[in-house]
Amino acid sequence: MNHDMIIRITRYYRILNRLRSLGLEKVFAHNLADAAGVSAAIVRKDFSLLEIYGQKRGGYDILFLIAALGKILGKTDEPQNIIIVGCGRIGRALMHYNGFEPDGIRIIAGFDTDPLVYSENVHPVPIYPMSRLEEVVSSHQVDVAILTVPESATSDSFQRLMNAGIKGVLNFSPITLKPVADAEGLKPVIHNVNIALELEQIFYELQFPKT
Amino acid sequence: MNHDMIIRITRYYRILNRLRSLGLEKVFAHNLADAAGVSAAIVRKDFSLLEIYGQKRGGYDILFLIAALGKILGKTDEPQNIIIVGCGRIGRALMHYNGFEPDGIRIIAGFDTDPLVYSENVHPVPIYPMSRLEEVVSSHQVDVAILTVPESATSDSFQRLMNAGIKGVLNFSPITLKPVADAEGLKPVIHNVNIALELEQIFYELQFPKT
DNA sequence: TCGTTTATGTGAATCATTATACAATAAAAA
DNA sequence: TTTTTATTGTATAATGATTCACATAAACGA
Ligand SMILES: NC(=O)c1ccc[n+]([C@@H]2O[C@H](COP(=O)([O-])OP(=O)(O)OC[C@H]3O[C@@H](n4cnc5c(N)ncnc54)[C@H](O)[C@@H]3O)[C@@H](O)[C@H]2O)c1
Ligand SMILES: NC(=O)c1ccc[n+]([C@@H]2O[C@H](COP(=O)([O-])OP(=O)(O)OC[C@H]3O[C@@H](n4cnc5c(N)ncnc54)[C@H](O)[C@@H]3O)[C@@H](O)[C@H]2O)c1
Repeated sequence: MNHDMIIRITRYYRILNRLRSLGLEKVFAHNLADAAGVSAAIVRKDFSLLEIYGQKRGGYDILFLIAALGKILGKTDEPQNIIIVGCGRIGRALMHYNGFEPDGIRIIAGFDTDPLVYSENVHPVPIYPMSRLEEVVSSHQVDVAILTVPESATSDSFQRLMNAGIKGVLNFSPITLKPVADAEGLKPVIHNVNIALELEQIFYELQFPKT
Repeated sequence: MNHDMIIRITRYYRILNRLRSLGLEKVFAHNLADAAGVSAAIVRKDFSLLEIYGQKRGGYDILFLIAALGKILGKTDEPQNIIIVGCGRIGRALMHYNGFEPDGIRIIAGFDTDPLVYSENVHPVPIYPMSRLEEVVSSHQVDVAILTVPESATSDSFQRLMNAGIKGVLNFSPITLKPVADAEGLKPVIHNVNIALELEQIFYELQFPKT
């Protein structure tokens, strides 16, 4: 399964949950396609490759699809624990965001180097000094961290996360982090969110519209 | 030029600016490739397609490349004005971010429906009530808006932006906005940033590593 | 009951992207 | 000066993704 396909699958999964909550039971390939912004052919192809089958003329059963896709996406009943490293403006906005819970993602702690930040007690989750990183990561079985430290601290913090046993990072700094294989040849999974880059792409596309 | 290529070009552009500020004058395809996380062949292919040429065995002239790519990316001396609609936690974090200026992007105003938010006077840029949207957009020639309103307000706010003449939107809500052609057949450029989706993809990739 | 309609499932065709391979060329070394 | 080396530029091959097209099956309607 390729990267684009994973994105589509996660999209389908969300859309299906929405459709279910609206009380629907069946969905056609072209409905899903419209909602996900892809072609109906590719929806059918995706499901075909995943060996998920519908009923001829009847479409696909939503509950069945949700179960099948959930399994593929590794959805469990237990939420996934994550941490936030760098509790500045962006980090704290993420901490207060309540849109992760429905997706089974739970922020269990923040980390910061600034005592003014980590000694405050008014956060939705505790903020610890960086010295407690390893302890919290291992005791709560945290695999994934959101990295929202200043640009200058990005590489060091990333290294620190790797050493603490973190396996996946969502990086908000404009420094593009790249996965480097560890001693056992395992590469961390890194996604870089670069907001300025997104804006630049929009400007580009406005200036040179396709067709 | 396709979408992936635009992303690469914006990457090259940033990297080149960094290299220049380090005092370098020449760069080889494989240096850029390493920094951008792509293969050297694709760097050469990209430049070849863009009709940007280097010196055999001498690599590419950094200043020349920056000029050429800047032109392609529509870089001007004037910064691009943008606005932020929905000045909550995320919106305000973006307002305070000073990493846009170096990229020629300037946030000129925020908009919100909540009088408690727009009457405060402590922001880096003014926050106006939504009623002043059209006026500010047209008087400052704003083409692009960042949309950071709650999920429930997303579609309405988006429509409002379209009516006000906004042509590009960076949307942070989990509702995926889709471009719909206007009366003249022009489609807005929309980029959706979905943080929960990014996290889900990381979990997926951790569970099913490639190769 | 028997055509008609509607949607799935998938092999083949098309299209797009990336990698390979190497000739061309300029710099450096001998 | 000649040879070696390093790097570009691109033609071609390989790979991968998407769309097309249609056989297939189920539901519907007459
Ligand atoms: N704010 C935005 O809108 C925005 C937009 C795009 C990118 N970013 C990027 O996101 C990152 C965070 O931005 P921000 O605006 O929240 O910055 P911020 O300065 O508000 O917050 C950074 C936080 O990290 C902490 N910190 C510093 N060094 C640390 C270290 N070594 N380990 C742990 N914590 C450390 C600081 O104490 C601070 O609390 C930056 O890299 C920035 O470039 C931010
Ligand atoms: N905070 C996060 O970490 C995070 C993460 C992912 C996605 N998001 C999404 O980003 C968006 C903003 O999140 P947030 O945490 O900043 O929310 P928030 O509630 O802090 O801020 C929303 C702001 O929008 C204003 N608003 C409401 N309706 C409006 C309207 N019709 N027009 C203009 N302004 C309006 C509110 O007054 C408020 O100031 C949401 O859609 C959220 O789902 C946020």
